[in-house]
Amino acid sequence: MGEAEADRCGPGAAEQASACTVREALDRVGGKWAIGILIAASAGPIRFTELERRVEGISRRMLTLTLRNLERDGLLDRHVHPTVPPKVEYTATPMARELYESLVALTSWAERHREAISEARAAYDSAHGRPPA
Amino acid sequence: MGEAEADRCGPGAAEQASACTVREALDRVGGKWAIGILIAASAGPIRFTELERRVEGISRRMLTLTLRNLERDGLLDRHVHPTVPPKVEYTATPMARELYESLVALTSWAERHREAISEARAAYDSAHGRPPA
DNA sequence: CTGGATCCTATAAGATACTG
DNA sequence: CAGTATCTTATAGGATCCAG
Repeated sequence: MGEAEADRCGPGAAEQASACTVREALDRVGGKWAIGILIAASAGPIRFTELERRVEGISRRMLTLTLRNLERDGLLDRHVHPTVPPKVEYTATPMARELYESLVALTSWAERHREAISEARAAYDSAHGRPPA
Repeated sequence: MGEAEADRCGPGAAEQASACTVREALDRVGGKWAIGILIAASAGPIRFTELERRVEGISRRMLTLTLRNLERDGLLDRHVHPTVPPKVEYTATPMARELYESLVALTSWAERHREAISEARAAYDSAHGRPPA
C-alpha cells in the first residue's frame, strides 16, 4: 500500500499537497477491508474470529494482513491474552476513532447520492453503447 | 472498480451496511487518481491537458480512464467544444462538490496524524524485525 | 483460536504508439 | 488537443494448507 509515498509525498503546489494528503489517508484506509475492520473495532475490543464473522466475505489472509497494517499505522491496538487457546483482542486507537468520525461524512455522502449515482451510470451506459447487463 | 458490488451491496446487519456504504464511496473515489482529479475539477472547468499537468505523475491513459469513470458516476460533467483543435472541459458536479467538502475531514485527519502514524510505523518496524530501509 | 506460508488469478496501472 | 489501442508489469486479493 503506497509505502514509498507515505513519508515524503512529493513536492508540489498547494492543491497538489492537498490531493497528496488525501491520498495518504486513502492509502491507509482505502483497501477493500480496512474500513469494515475499523468500524467493527471502533465499538470496543473485538476478537479475531469475531471480526472474521462481522466483516463478511473477508478471507483469513486478508483479515490478518489488514490487521497488521492497521496495527502498524497505529490505528489498532493488539492485545494478546496469554491463554490457551490464544485470545487476541483488537481495539481502535483514539486516532482511529477520530478517523471513524471523519468517515461518517463520506458515508452519509454515499448514502445521499447512491441513487443519483446509480441513475447516472444507467444513463451513461445507455447513452453509450454499453449493454445494460 | 467493484462494479458488481456497486448496485446491491449485499445483505447484512446495520454495521455491515455502514461498512458497505463507505466502501461504495471508496470504490468510486478510492483509485489512485480520482481524488486529485476531483480536487482539480472542483475549482471550475478544466481542460484535459491542464489536468494532465495539475495531477502530477498521471499517465494519459489513467487520466482518460478515471475521467470516464467519474463522468459515468455523475461526478464530472464533460463539455466538448466543437472546435478544431478539440477543446474539452471537465467540471465537478454539485454532487462531487459535496464530496469534496466531505473529503476535507479526511484530509485534515491525515494532516493531524501524519507524524503520529509515521512514528507508529517506525516503532512497529523496529519492534519487529523489519529493516529501517 | 490465531495466525503464517504458498500458490494462483484478477485487476490496476505504467509505457508506448497511433489517430481524428 | 484529446483521446484510443496494445502490451507489460506490479500488486491486491482469494484458496488452501500448515502450525504454535
